[in-house]
Amino acid sequence: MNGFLGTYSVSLDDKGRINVPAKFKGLLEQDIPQLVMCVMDGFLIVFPQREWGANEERLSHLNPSEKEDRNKLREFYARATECEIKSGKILIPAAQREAAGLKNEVMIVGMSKTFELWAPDRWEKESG
Amino acid sequence: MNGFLGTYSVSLDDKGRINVPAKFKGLLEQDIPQLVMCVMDGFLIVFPQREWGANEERLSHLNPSEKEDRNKLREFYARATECEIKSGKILIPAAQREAAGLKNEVMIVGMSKTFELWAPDRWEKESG
DNA sequence: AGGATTATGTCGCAAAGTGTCGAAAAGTGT
DNA sequence: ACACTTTTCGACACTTTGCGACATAATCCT
Repeated sequence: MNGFLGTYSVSLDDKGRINVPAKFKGLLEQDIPQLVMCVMDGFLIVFPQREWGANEERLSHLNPSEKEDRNKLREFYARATECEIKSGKILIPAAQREAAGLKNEVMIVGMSKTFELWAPDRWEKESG
Repeated sequence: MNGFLGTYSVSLDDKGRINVPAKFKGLLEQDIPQLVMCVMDGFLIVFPQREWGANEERLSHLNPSEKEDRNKLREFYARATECEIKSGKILIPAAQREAAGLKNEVMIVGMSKTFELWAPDRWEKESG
């Protein structure tokens, strides 16, 4: 497997869940069902448990008494949420849906080790 | 074998698959059946597994927490898709067919380590 | 506790992906 | 040119996946 690749359009069900594309399932289920979902600049990043660990490692070099670094840390931790894959679906909490402007349709965008969730209109703008 | 050479015209079947030219099969089947197909500027580029690895290597120095770099990474990962040769055929997912404007006929263009897929009219313009 | 809101599981249909086979077409050797 | 082999192609049946809908379960609030 080559990590999370590709762009998928999936629908949010009436309860705010998405179906994980089959190609991602393989990657996730070998792993642990836990995920960390993190609000970025208008979209969401999803870290499989393992990658979140690696990310924390990276963040651990930042110095919490430096204002710059502190902001960066806050960016990650403050708006992150733990999720799980259940019955092949991920529930996106209301706050995160809100933050990313997700309505009925969600673009799932592979980024190798992680993947992102975008509202279609924002994705459109981003990807040209 | 000397890598992927030559230009072939093949047809898309009713489900969007192409038959891999016999001359390419040797090269691919010795190898691993996995491929990565990536949308470029109006056409598709197909990386055998091994070559994709080399490409990732090239991307690995980018820092996913830098916005600039992140965009660059996204350009590759988001537009890529994992495929396989199955029964001598490659399924080109609907999104990729769309992106490359593929209809009934596809030009397969050898590029040594990789090969490309073009809609005939676009290829005409490019090579003409 | 009761009712509302949020979360989770399951099922069936429609759409997308896959395997196979035989006929047509292209390529090969004599 | 002819027979023979290989490759390509279309068709069909089958399998898997995505998605909406509904039912059930958990949680929160007053």
